[in-house]
Amino acid sequence: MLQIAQLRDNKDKIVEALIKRNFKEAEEEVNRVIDLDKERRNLVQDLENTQSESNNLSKQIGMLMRAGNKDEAERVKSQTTSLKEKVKGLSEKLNIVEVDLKTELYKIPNVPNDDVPAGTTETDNEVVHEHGEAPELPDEALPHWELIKKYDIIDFELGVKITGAGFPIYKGKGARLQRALVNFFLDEALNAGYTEVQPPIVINESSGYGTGQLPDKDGQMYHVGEENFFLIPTAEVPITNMYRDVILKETELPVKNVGYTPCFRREAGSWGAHVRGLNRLHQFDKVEIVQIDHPDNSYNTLKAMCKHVQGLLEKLQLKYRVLNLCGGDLGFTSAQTFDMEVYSAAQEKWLEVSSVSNFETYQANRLKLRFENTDKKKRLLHTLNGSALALPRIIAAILENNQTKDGIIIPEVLRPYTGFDKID
RNA sequence: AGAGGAGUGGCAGAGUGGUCGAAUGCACUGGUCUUGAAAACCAGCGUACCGCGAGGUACCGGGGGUUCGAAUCCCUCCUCCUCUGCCA
Repeated sequence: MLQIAQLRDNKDKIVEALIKRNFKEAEEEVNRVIDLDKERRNLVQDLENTQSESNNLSKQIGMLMRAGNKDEAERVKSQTTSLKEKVKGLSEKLNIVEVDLKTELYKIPNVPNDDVPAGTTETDNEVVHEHGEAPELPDEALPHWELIKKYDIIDFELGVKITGAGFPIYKGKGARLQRALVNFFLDEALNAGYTEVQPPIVINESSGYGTGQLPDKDGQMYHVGEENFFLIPTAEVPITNMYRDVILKETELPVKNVGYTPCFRREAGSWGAHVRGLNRLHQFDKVEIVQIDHPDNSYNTLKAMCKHVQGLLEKLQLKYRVLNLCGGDLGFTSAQTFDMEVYSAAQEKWLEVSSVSNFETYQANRLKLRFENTDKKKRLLHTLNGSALALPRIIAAILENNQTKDGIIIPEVLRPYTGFDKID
């Protein structure tokens, strides 16, 4: 959620930046917010003046009662009725305006950073870095959805029986490979100074609003009707919400947390041939890194988080590239996002395995996440997060890129974690 | 899940219809005293919103209600504690 004061002060600049991310109604939407805010402030003034008047009369009544002057008290009482009605009317109006204002404000996405390239679709994303060589595959190289059957390590059909499409069952070395990767990713994050947390994987409504999944993405989350909970689409939600309504000391920055959780996404409407096998699932595992940092330092942090993710890919010896997402491809709440894509030799395409973003104050404003500097001034913090990493596509890439006639070779760094060096 | 009790400022804890944004203690900040520290003493010490400002308004777990007036009364939800039941 953008700050209204910002919208008031830098309207033109913000509108211009929003257009870069293809938000066509930027100007009218911003104007609507500014108008509603003005209306709101007028109502607040009016209401508070009336309340003040009414409070004064009530105090008088109290004093008259104590003095035993009942008749005079009754007389003053009669004056309050009209004020009471006025207060009621004004606060009802104010309520409506405040709800409208919030609704409109929720419709405005975050303002992209200056370095975000213009563009409308993923083809406009800017490749900022590329690393590694594509592997040479044997002649009968298979895509991962064939390999998992061949070696019986991930079973989609069985998952259908238990739950439905997109909920695979990992078996034997498949399960162990996944567990090994999770542990490897967590250990790498610990070495980089992150604190490990295990958050709940169901969240309440307030948390959904806090990080911006609600109200615009509620169709993408699984809903637990009985309790009005949601299954998390990413660990970002519970981990960032730990800091909802929190005021940190400047000396506590940066806050660095890492968590491994399953993630659940309904992916309504995005099923199809291009998302075969492990490329898109309803439930998948992910290790997520989350940082909260000083506004002056958050872009250094963003860079460092990207470097961390790149380091993981390099250790796994996967060919990858880094994209600076263009305005049109940027997530709703993000100010700048770098995507890491791994090259899948068998599918001959790039698979997104990580998305590292700086949300600046957009989430912090909803979360009321602030810090207090030495002169006791409170300011909103910047929040950042990134996958480090999402498991299924990494597994897909490892299976495909490391396949040989004699089986799938496990990357060296993983062998202490898997306890085996080959899937055959 | 059932029965009972409780939720007040950073913490502890008073307050059961008006002068309560809220006693008191601790903690914290500044000052006096001291070579320095401690102690003692004095002063300050919540958040948000509106306003150029003076100032105003709201907030005593959340929401709603009664009343001229609510921390205080009523309804509802949440959380915690005790007992009973159930269960990884």
